[in-house]
Amino acid sequence: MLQFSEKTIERLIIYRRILLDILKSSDSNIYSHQLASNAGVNSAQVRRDLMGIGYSGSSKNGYDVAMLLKGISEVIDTPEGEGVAIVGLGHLGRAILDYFRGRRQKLEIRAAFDHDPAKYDRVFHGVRCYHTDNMNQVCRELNITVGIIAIPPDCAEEIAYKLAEAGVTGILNYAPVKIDLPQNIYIENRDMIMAVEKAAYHARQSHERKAVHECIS
Amino acid sequence: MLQFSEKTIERLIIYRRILLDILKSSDSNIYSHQLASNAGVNSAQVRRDLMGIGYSGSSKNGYDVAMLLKGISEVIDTPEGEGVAIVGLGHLGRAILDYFRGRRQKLEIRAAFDHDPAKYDRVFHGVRCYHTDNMNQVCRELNITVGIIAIPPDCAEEIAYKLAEAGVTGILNYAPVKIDLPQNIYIENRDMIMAVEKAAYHARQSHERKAVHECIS
DNA sequence: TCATGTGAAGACATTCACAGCA
DNA sequence: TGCTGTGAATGTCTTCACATGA
Repeated sequence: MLQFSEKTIERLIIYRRILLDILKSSDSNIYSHQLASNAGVNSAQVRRDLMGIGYSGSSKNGYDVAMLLKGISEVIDTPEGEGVAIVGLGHLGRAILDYFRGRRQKLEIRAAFDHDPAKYDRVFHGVRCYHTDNMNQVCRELNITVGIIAIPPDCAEEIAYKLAEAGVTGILNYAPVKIDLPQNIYIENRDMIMAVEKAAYHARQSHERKAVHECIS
Repeated sequence: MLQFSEKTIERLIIYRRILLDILKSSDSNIYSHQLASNAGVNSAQVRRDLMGIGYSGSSKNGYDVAMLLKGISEVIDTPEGEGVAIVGLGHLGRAILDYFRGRRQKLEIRAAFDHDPAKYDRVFHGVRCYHTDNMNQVCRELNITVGIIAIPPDCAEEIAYKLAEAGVTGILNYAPVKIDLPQNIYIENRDMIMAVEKAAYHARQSHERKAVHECIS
């Protein structure tokens, strides 16, 4: 099993999206520098990333878009597809459901969980919502390996443990609280408040840069 | 103006959150290794990050929590505070509004924008929603420098340009589409679908690792 | 003795620059 | 000529390890 770095995986995902667009619209071949400028990276970076997936282009025509897509998908996707569950059908959970609808074939939201009686045992956007207590059983039955935590911070950690017990090995945590899990389980904390704080820091930097420029000129 | 790397800023934000918790609950001093284990990093990393903000601890008592908070906040915050706007009051926009309520003093959501007549000219969670066409005027009046894009991908880019025109210099884009802006404006693309794809990749890796282990043992 | 501050080493990631090929 | 694939150089981030000080 080949190992790709975090950054490389992110870029492969970006490349794939670009290639899917290109496949629909226009050419069947692409050069590293075209892909690079679409993705906002250096062309050597692209070539190095693609080297890793073991598909070679030609110096005449660059890369074959369809073959490249196939190569990237072999790295990123599982042939059988993977099941995803959303925990929490508040605004955030439903937003993710909305964004996701029909966008990826190999990745399917198969269940939602909530403990609100107004939510569970109902179907939202074609996805059935179950009571949180049934997580273990449902996740195993539907073969769910990816969990998205979209609940308030107070019980996020507990839910993460439950997901892990239910066989989930990749978790996305949107609650503004850091969660640690055994190293064999991947968790990405996507703290929305931190993101705003970071953007605010950079916004300020830009303003100060602008002020300095105006001072000089 | 000191420059901090992206990663350092992220960690400073994490440290601050941890320190705020500690300030409330217990001790008034903290050692680098304590802060490190809370943040999930190496203690040398913590000391190096704190070196940068120009506040020194003592080898006897480590760092003074309150002073450290002050030091970090001087780097991250603007004294006057910054204004934030959310574009799009669908599920995602409201989720962010919910998560944010009263969490940060120096960062205030001052406006929302939407073009749905059911949304604009109303108040949500204490935040007034305006028509998207008034963005320029409203942002300038309320001194908004940070924008959050929480709309479907099709018009995300257009909105980003409008925000930039309205004087916003830090943007968070939650739509699953990459947006490029002039380099003086900071934009972070927080693509929710890519995040799931990444988690799915890692979930699969964990499963395969587990399978290998079981095979060996 | 134990923690800080930091030079130096190490690990990783990106980019340059060019050989080789069509 | 203009591309790919890649060694080597550069740049960035993290960690080690130790002098210094209370």
